[in-house]
Amino acid sequence: MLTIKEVTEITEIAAPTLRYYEKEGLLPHVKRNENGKRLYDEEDLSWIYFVTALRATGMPIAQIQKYVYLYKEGDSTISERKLMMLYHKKEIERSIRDLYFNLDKINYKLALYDVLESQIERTSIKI
Amino acid sequence: MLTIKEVTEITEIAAPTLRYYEKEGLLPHVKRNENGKRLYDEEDLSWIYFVTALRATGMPIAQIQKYVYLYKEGDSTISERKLMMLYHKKEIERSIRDLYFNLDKINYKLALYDVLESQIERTSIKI
DNA sequence: AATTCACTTGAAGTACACTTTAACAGGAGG
DNA sequence: CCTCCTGTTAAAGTGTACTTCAAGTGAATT
Repeated sequence: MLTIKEVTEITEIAAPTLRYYEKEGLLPHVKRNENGKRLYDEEDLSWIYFVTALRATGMPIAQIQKYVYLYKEGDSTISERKLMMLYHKKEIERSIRDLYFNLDKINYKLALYDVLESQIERTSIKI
Repeated sequence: MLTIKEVTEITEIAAPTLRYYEKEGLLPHVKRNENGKRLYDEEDLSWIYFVTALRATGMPIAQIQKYVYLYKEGDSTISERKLMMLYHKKEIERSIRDLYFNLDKINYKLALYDVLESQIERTSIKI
């Protein structure tokens, strides 16, 4: 069992953020010791990594909340949870497509700068 | 020359957002008519689309501000602006890599759900 | 002339996800 | 015993990017 400090060192997530996630119901079953201090096990670490992956891909806190709520409901919600993940997967794929689309525009801009610089170079030689 | 309303219809960007971008210095040379109302030309539209692409790829307002400031300085800042775009291109590529990395985790989760569902199916048949 | 409409401004408000603060508690080391 | 360290809580604060509001202007329609 790990203390919150050990978890911050392993996951590089700030302690207030871990407490915030727990308070918002994003981390089910985090235990406490006899003094009320948090103790994390391997399963808690898995949850932290999973929540981090969802956040990093833009899932809002409220949606993760809903997912964890369904998880706590048990096996009867498996298909709904799977649907949530399928939907989120499509969102991520859309984000990736959008990024590629806009990356094209940046590359176009960079190509223009190449042209501009070579023009300036030629002009300089003439002078 | 287009009014702000026409630009909102063409770009689907809200008028307050266009005013906000202009106030923050993200849109150089937006003209006004004799009554002080905004008039946008093709070049303004290009800027709007460019700013939108930068925002959509996560560039902060402050950095776009700096870019536009350099643009206004003239040709002497071309290499610095090009560097900004090169750096941003790398950021976008990193974002795309991160999204793929986390998409893998979501796909792994989905694979687990497939296993779970087929298990439940087999159990149901047995009952 | 009065209303309506599209615009203007500065300032305040909102949403989201943390982050910081204040006040306190319990155990360890000097 | 005192201080330090690590933890606890609720509440307030922060940063970013808008978004909404209040008050006003000027042109056009009824």
